Amino acid sequence: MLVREKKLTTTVGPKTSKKKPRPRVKIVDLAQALGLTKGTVSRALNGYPDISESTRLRVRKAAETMGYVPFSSAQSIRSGLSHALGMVLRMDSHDAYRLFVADFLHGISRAAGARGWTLTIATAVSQQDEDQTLRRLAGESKADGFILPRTLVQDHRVSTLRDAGVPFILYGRTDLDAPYSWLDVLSEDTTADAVARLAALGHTRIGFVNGEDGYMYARLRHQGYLAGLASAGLPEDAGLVRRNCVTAEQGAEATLSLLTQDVPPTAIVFAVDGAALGAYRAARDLRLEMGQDLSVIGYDGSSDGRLMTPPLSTYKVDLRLAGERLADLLIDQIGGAEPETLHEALHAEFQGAGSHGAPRLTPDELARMIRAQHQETKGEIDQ
Amino acid sequence: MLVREKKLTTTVGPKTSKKKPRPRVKIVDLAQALGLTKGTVSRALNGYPDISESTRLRVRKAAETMGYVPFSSAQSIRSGLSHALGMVLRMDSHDAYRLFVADFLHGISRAAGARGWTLTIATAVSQQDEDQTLRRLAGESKADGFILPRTLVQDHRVSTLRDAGVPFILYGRTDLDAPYSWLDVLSEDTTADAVARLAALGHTRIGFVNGEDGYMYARLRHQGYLAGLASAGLPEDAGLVRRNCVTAEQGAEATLSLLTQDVPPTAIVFAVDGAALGAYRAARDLRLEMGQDLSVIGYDGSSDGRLMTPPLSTYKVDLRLAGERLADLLIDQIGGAEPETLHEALHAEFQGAGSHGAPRLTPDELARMIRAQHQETKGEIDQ
DNA sequence: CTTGCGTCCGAAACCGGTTTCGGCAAGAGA
DNA sequence: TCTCTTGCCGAAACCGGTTTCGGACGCAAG
Repeated sequence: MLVREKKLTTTVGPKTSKKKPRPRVKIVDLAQALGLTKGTVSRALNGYPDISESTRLRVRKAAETMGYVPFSSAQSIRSGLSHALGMVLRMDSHDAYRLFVADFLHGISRAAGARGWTLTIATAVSQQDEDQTLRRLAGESKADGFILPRTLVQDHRVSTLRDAGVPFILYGRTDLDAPYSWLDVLSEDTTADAVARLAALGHTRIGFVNGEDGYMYARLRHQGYLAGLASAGLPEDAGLVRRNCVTAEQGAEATLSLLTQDVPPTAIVFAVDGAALGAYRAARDLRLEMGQDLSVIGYDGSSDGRLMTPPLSTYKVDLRLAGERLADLLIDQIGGAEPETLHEALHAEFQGAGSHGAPRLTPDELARMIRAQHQETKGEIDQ
Repeated sequence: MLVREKKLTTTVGPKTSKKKPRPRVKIVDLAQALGLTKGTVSRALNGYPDISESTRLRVRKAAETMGYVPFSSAQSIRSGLSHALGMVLRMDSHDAYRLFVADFLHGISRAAGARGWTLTIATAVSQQDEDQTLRRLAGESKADGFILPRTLVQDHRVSTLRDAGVPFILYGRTDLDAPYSWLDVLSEDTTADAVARLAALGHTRIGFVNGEDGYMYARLRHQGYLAGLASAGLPEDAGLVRRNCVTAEQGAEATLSLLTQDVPPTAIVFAVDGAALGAYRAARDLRLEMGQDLSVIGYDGSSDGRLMTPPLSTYKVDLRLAGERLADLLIDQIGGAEPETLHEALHAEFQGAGSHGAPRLTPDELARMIRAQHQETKGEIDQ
């Protein structure tokens, strides 16, 4: 963007005499110091077989002492690779990232760094913004591939990147015929397991509070819930299911709505820990003792659950491991591995705590207790 | 790292016939299509004055329709700039980043993106790790400058980058004679303001629970606390100060320790919201009503404080704005601006809530109340 | 009809690496 | 002793851009 000044000034002295630009040592400097050509030095450094072991050593040592580090942009120009992974974080949607981001980033960063890659991140506040950002980063080759978190059933990012011919890997699965690479926690198994645990404790009416529609995980966890009911021999009941709950407020509302039915559930499985935290407030409002009168199991391993009394029973996901594997798989894919071979499943680990247990009351008894309480406070329960 | 195969195979056919590599349109393609040379096209695109307006328009339009995007690595090779900002996140130390990271990253990313820059992040788990990572990123020119969050009084990163001649900007201040660029929230003013507010409400014994020693903010907030006492005409009392509290557990312990003194404070100022949350637990244990028997004011605007009952009075920092300004200032600095001119102060905004108010009891009355409670439960208070 | 001066663009060097090609010299085989 | 390898390295092209240099052309002044 610099503009030539009508070429009337014969350039005076050295271009810029700013700070201490500390001129980086280049490959020619190294070559000159060694009495070799830069081509030879390059081959020596990159392990070509047509370089004698002795000179290879000489070059390596000189590079070390002179502090030579290849300029990655210059390398990129031939390989076409920037050796950077990309990720766009959505800042609209609920506060998922506050907890999500740190460990996950850590995993990606470690794995990428170990292989000489970096992580470029950007943020977006809408779907359009997100697509634009992806396109920009991909178009300018700021990143050679992308990690796509929080997958939707129909995920626009997939077609965007597929059309652009840019490698990507999903954290989560999506609804797509064509092969694609992904890594996911099998949360449908987790949800089914939660139902099984509760059923084994004697619960017969088990509710389910799901996350946001549109996300693939919501569909899968719902399937898991149904599968869990089926294998426990319990009937399905649409009245026991609530959707679109991710915040504590939404979770509290859903819990109240479930519990103030004629025959309320004695246990509730939550798809998202953030919503499960709301169950505590609802239980308090209804004068129910958590873990006794009402059992709750969450999912996500959010650290907040441990601070509650009683602590939240949940399933913990190793986000750092997930990040590491995602980075590794994506780099493999950029290196030429077939996307169809690159999927991997992780499992969440159950962390039993005090928020669930054997039912102290039958659903009917629970209903009576709640109705009594309800009368007393002239409750202002919505829906 | 590819190894030549003893040069006996005469290369067969096109190199790689992998996927659909979608050959990127280069500047020569554009030039050829226009009947110009690539030099001319480059100058036209970059606003050189020796290009006629008509051809400049032709080139722009053709670039648009053909989807030409300059390959940033190729540009970097001349300018020496990668147009990336860097930041290393420390994953050890307490969970500060879980809340810290999202908005902050958002601000940086937006500001950088608006100027065509990207953000490269990495993580580290120790000081040594952090220095190595900084050096690696700087050495390979993966980033042209760095944002350094969580500044220490004596910050090793400063000397590391200064020695390497790499631009950087601190989020926070540090103890350094030489000029450097920084952006900070004047939290000493904030802390003084908190003391003033409490004093104005009638509190005469005001405690202070500080964050971790070594961080610059801890020193500054302590100074602010003392300044606040001074202008309120209250005496200093070392017994009213606790240090190294950032978690809820540490905050609870410090609160207990402050309150079980002979003449306890009726109000406590916390340097970190995370620790302030612990005051709720301590108050509950001592059967004190928060905001009435005990006043608490925090700092940081952590969203968790709003969920407490009563909500935590605190000061909110606009992390997104901080991130934006940091990115802007750093890019300016990389562009040649003098670091000494690049500092900027932000202010935290008071968010009054229910956790503080006029004192209901005098310190002596409070002490009696606590002692009574203490007897009753045969308390197990540490320190 | 020169000369002079802008305007506008082509040609070529350049940035810092990587990769191909070919040649020299030493050692092996005949 | 004369080839034929083979090992090892220099020379040069190349990657996709940016920037410098100078020349062709048009137009106005002398």
